[in-house]
Amino acid sequence: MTAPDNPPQELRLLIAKLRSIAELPDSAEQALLALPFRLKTFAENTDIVRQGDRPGECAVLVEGFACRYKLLGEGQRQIMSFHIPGDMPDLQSLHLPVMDHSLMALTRTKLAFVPHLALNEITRTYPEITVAFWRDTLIDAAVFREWLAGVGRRTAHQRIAHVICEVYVRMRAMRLTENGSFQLPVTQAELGDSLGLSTVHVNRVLQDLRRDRLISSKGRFVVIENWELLQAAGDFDVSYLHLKDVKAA
Amino acid sequence: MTAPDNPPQELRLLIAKLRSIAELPDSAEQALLALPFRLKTFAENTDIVRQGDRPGECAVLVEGFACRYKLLGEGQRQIMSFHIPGDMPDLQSLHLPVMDHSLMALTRTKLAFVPHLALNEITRTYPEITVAFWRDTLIDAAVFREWLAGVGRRTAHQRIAHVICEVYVRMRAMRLTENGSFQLPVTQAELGDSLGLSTVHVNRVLQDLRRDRLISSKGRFVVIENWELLQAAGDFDVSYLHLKDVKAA
DNA sequence: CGTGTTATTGACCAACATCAAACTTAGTGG
DNA sequence: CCACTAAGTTTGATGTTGGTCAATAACACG
Repeated sequence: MTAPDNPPQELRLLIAKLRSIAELPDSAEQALLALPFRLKTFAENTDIVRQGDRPGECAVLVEGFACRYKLLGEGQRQIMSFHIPGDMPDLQSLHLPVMDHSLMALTRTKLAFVPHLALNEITRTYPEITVAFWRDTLIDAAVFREWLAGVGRRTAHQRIAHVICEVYVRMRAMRLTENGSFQLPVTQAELGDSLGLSTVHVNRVLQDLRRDRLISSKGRFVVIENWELLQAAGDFDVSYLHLKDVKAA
Repeated sequence: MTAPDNPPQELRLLIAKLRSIAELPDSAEQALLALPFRLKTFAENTDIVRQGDRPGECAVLVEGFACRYKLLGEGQRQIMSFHIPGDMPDLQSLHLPVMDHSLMALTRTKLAFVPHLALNEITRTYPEITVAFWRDTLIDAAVFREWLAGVGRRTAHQRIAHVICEVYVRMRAMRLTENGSFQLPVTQAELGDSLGLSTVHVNRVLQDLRRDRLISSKGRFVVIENWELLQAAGDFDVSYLHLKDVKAA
């Protein structure tokens, strides 16, 4: 457990994230920085929390990429969300004790674990923080809704374009993009599992998107070549992300 | 705006609902019953709140069925959830001011609208109520996740069996079932829009389920003929509903 | 009883899945 | 620095679930 005398950089990320979705007075910021946490690193492709677990702390993603997923009856997998630095991917465990899905590292990943106790305490003292956290979980739900709409009603091309737009916008809000290019360390199999598609089909659609100059990609880097067209192709409308300042960057 | 001197039956439903998912001390119950609200009735197939709206109150469903849905680019519709009496289908508007989807009455519907002001006030005073509300929105998200998994990875048969199981269990928790039979006032087109299927296919799958004696249905009534098999057919596991007492009824 | 909505049926079709193999790339250890 | 390996990507051939279109039958309601 850290006694944060010198500035804990790790939690500044959390503050940046919360600031991107809610108002936070300075007093709340101080309280957040004083939160106890312990850092932990996970290798690529390892579970951080598992379906059925009853975690006693919430994770703040500090470095790397993660995803939440469910395993279904026939050994199939559905990825429910991708997570980037600043996210608290299992914040819901604060009031939903039993995990109904798993959280996994997509790359080597660093996380700061904050005890539920401390989080409950801070929400009791700072209503603004409660609202910010609550709002974060509500946006989570909004993203699930959007994905549901995509998987339910959009074509493979739309879904893939859409998810690229989403990750791009979220990364940009955290200043993790460089004029149109960003890391997307997700295999085509993982993309498929997130969109309800087969690897083969994901591959073919990605080729189309590259051929049509909507994106280009070298390895895990994606470059948005034509933002307008990509948004149109993905039927993408940012508003479901409920960002405070969409224009940022 | 009602001055609730005599017992407002309408809000007792809300209490029953919250009790099914969280602990509520008696003091909190009193406070909930004192909440101001105004009753409103909606005809079948009319919007209650629309995408883009900024509602100033949250609705408690008192009578009837409702659903949340999104309209997508090409005029397609994705239904995101079904709602039964006791639900607060737009509770998220308390902290997500702009609606990213619409709420619609599936049948003639009665709703109690509680001002955000009063809700914010009550959550400031009663932390247990905050937790109960928050938890309700978290369960909402859990249901979206489950639907996402279904639409992404389950077959048409599984999806349809699954959604029947879900509505059944939720209605049972609210004592709205009679040994295995309950109302499901949803057209096959609506079922399709909730599961990412065409009307025609929904129809054929329903016939299979009836032929195999998993369910039977007369009009808007569904009877569970074989609960074990239906659950198996739908790959259904209640835990994602996070009910306090699953065995109830 | 008529009229509009909902359910059902049949014929045909397309998007996407599956299977299997080959090719690339990124790491790893010698 | 290079061979070796495993993971990931790409390609081709073929199959199937579930979509579309269009017509008919059942209802529900005034």
